[in-house]
Amino acid sequence: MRTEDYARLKSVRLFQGLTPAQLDDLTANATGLTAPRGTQLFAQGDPPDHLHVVLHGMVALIGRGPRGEEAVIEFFGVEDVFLAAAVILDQPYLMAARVIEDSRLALIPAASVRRAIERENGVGGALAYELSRHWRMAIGQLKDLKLRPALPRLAAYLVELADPVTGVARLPAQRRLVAARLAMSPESLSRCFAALRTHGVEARGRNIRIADLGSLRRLSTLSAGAN
Amino acid sequence: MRTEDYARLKSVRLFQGLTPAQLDDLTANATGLTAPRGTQLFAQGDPPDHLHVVLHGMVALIGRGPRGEEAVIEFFGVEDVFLAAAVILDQPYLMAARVIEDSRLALIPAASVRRAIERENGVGGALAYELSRHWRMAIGQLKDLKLRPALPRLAAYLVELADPVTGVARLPAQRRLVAARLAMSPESLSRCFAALRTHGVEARGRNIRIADLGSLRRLSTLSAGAN
DNA sequence: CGAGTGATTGACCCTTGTCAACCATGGTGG
DNA sequence: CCACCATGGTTGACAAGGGTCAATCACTCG
Repeated sequence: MRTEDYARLKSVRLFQGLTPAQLDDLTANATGLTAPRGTQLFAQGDPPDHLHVVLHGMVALIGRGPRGEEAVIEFFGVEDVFLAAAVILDQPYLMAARVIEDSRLALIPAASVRRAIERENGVGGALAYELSRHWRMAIGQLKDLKLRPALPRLAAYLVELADPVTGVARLPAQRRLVAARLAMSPESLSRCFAALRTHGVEARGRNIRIADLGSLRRLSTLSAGAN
Repeated sequence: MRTEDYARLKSVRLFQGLTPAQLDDLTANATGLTAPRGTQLFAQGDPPDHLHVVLHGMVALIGRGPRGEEAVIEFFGVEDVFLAAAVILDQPYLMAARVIEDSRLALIPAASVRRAIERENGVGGALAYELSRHWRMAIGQLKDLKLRPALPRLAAYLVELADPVTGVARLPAQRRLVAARLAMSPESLSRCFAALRTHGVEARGRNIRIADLGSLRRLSTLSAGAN
């Protein structure tokens, strides 16, 4: 790990509440990893050796179906910690992690994490906070999948992503992967974007400009058949 | 709270690692609640006043869409703790809780939980474990939704539910709600059960008997169009 | 025995996926 | 400098999984 890596680590939310000594203890055996786009950090089913922290770049968590089909569960970017659950429980990863932009990561040995939970007061609580946020992330997505058809789902996603004042958003990955994250085919995503054009959504590549966030929000509450 | 309530609480997994003193501290201000089927414990958007523990009965967590449509996220039964995340973060519930069988619950004041995380060593860690399990629950469901069509989804659900040796399962709720949990219409669920009959799944009401778990597992890995 | 609740079945249609062809963009090398 | 190709995105035609609506059936409870 380099010194700038430590600087990044310090501003990770999970570590905010910890004392410098605790943070040092936790990261003493951490290693830095520079991974080019396309790297698979681990596969679904692997035992969790490390807790991963994104210092720079972007990672996609990908669930794999019984015959290899891929579903993007979520993207994680700078200062995100991912798959703490597998590390804490010491159980196989439920999904794979793929680097989708050249990235730099910190790998904290699983044993350090588990030891810290037991010995260091405060680490457990901090993890509980982080996991709470992640749980709510997953619940939000479950509700989206169960309650919203494709177009409202994209609309809601864009509203979340967009800067609330400028209405500018940037997709966290190429469209193919965003489509997988939203549980639709790339073709459907394309058609949804086309439909949004008439509602003031200008999309060029990964850059989106939303003219009227309110109208998009309204679209996101639409049910099927109510065009 | 009655004495038998305390007995139940002691065997809740979340509390296993705690010392008797810690458990007492946490549950000192807990109240017992007997709730008949149909009770709404709280609504989506409510601020979380209590951490809920199911002592007896069954509760469904229900996400509500913008126009009132309901999606069952999960069922929670005896000795389950639910929606710790909202309590920990002190943020509005993302879903409502409805009692679907006459139940008895323990309500632990949110303040007690948050205080215990900060003051009592071990509570944070215990919650981190519990939340890790819940996170994985949600991820499993996300993968199911994104990767499996309706029939394989039901098959996988039954495999999970069933006793691995006898092949007997019991649905945690009436079919209408199970359908919502599986993100399909009651009609579709019915048709899926009909399709499973030819594969040795005998379903009468909420009671299921699976002749060949292996063949069901195979069905659960099926993709669309491969009947 | 009716009334009410929940499950099933059938007919139909809509959303979305699939397959295929086409288009745009950018980097490479002749 | 431009033809060439690779990659990623778009568009169209079509099919199918699953939803909706409505009628029917089964069961329980007064």
